Amino acid sequence: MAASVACHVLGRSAHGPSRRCLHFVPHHAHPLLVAFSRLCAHGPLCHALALLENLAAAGLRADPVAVSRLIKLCVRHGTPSDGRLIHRYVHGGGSMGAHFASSLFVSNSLVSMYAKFGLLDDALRLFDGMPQKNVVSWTTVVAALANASGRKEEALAFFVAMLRDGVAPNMYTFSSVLGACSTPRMLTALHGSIVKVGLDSDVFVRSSLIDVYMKLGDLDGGRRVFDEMVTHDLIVWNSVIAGFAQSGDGAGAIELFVRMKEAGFLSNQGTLTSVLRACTGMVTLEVGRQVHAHVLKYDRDLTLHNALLDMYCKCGSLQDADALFSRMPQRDVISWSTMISGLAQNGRSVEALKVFHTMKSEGPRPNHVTMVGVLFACSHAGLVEDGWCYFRSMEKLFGIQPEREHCNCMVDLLGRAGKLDEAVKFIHEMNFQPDTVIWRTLLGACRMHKNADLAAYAAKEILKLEPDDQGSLILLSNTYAGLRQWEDAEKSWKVMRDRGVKKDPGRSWIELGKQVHIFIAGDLSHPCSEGIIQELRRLFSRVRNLGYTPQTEFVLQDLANEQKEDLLKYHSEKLAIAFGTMNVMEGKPIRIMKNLRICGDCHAFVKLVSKSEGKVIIIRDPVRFHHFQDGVCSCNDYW
DNA sequence: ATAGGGTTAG
Repeated sequence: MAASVACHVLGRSAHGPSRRCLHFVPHHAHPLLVAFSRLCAHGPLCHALALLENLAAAGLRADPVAVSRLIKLCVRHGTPSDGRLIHRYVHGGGSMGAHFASSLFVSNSLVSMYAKFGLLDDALRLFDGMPQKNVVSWTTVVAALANASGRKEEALAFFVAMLRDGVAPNMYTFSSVLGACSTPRMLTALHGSIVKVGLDSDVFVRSSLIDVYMKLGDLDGGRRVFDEMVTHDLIVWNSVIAGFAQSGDGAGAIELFVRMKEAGFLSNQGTLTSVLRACTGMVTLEVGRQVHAHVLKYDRDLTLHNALLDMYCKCGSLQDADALFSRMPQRDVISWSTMISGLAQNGRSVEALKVFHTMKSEGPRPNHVTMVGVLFACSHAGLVEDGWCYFRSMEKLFGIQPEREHCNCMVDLLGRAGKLDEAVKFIHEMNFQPDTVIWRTLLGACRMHKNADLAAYAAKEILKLEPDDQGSLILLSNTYAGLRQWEDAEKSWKVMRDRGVKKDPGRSWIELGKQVHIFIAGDLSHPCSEGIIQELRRLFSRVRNLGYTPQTEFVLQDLANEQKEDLLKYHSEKLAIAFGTMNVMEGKPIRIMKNLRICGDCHAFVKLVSKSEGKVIIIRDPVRFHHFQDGVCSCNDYW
């Protein structure tokens, strides 16, 4: 009966001469074995499994290579139960079990299969019981642990155990273990060993090296490995572009993208996703739109579409984001979360919460990131009660335990709303040890509501944890300056100077054509500076007619009023706006990105410019957006 | 039989 299945598969007579149709099956093999090998290679899986049972019954030993293929077939089909079945057959005792138990091929395949199904404990149990292990066995386990979340330490431990066992790592091992590398020191050591054993020319090893250098923040290191390579392939290009995009160097990423195309490589989904992320970081909407044209080819790639969606949100173009979101063929939790925080960051909190309600009824189950977006929406719209409600119910409704991020949102929510005492109470009662992020949030709220005592307390807590933190010293002196307590403000500046901490200058940038123009506070070195100063003068006289007076409280130092006005006049966003009103086409919004949060004086100025010039102005700071139109800002003066 | 790249918050 089984023999006739075999003959059917082979398409020849049961007793005819066997041919060498499959190279790994000896030509004198039993027809059942030949048939089995063929089924393992081409499927269908269920026939191969049925035949495996017959082989066991007939006492025949299948080729380990064929069994490995069969295991791979299970992985492709996504059926771990079939994999377990095979495991039981080949290790289950009997003559066949005894035969396969000693086959490294089969055991390694099984370990790999369990790992691919995420059944790491099964994989490790099998691995531990193996009488012999080779590089492949070790590498499989190291790779599995390096890819699993939170098990990187174990991956490294296995790597060390492997070396102690006298097994030499190969390029597969190194590219796997690099994924578990978490400190620059460790990376230096690994890179050293790789060079020593001469594996540094392997593209896989190199792309892993690039990736780790970049992820650890060493852009130059990654770039160096990249530049030393003789041959690049698409994935190596993608690694280095992604590295730049992820570490915030959007311009570097796009520059590399251009070089990649010059080198004759065609981009794929991965490349485009990183390029979009670079556009997101730089707020280059026009470049992003061009990328959108290429995205159309990949209408089934959700990751890519999510990156596109985020780009539109972060470039402040909510119409595009909305349109894309409603047209997307599929939406996952990331798409919904992106849309919710995108709306919230653009000052459209009510719509953000509406999307969240739609998501609850017809979308995927919200996760912790979704809830950060929801709480963010509440805090930036002053919806204290709603915020409490979502915070208290998230565990019961969605099984999401409040994490640090959510607590931080709550402190922000209470602090912004002026409930500073409640915010402090919340910090002391939450389930986490307060960290600098939380204290900094409180400090920001103190600055907003001019509470110097509490600000000093928060700043002290931050400096306990991070003695050289410049941000909190600046915030603290800002708070004192806002209260005109110049002595105290000066004192915290002195602390900064003594510690050698320098304030990051304010920077704003704007995209014009294919160029990004950068403006630095007080710096008039832009080639168009003369024109910009003239334009600023014109804008100032226009907004003065609408009631603008310089709000010198936003200048930190204790100077004469005129000097303060001079400092305010050349804040980077004012320079960028003058450049924008001069150059941005009629009917198009002026989009500006900046590295620091916008000050109150600039905010008032821009509101009036939007009115006097009849222009939509969109400014993105590191946290949120301000859409200025007709004298009003989307944040309702609440940021 | 084992290995490399891409999306959401702060």
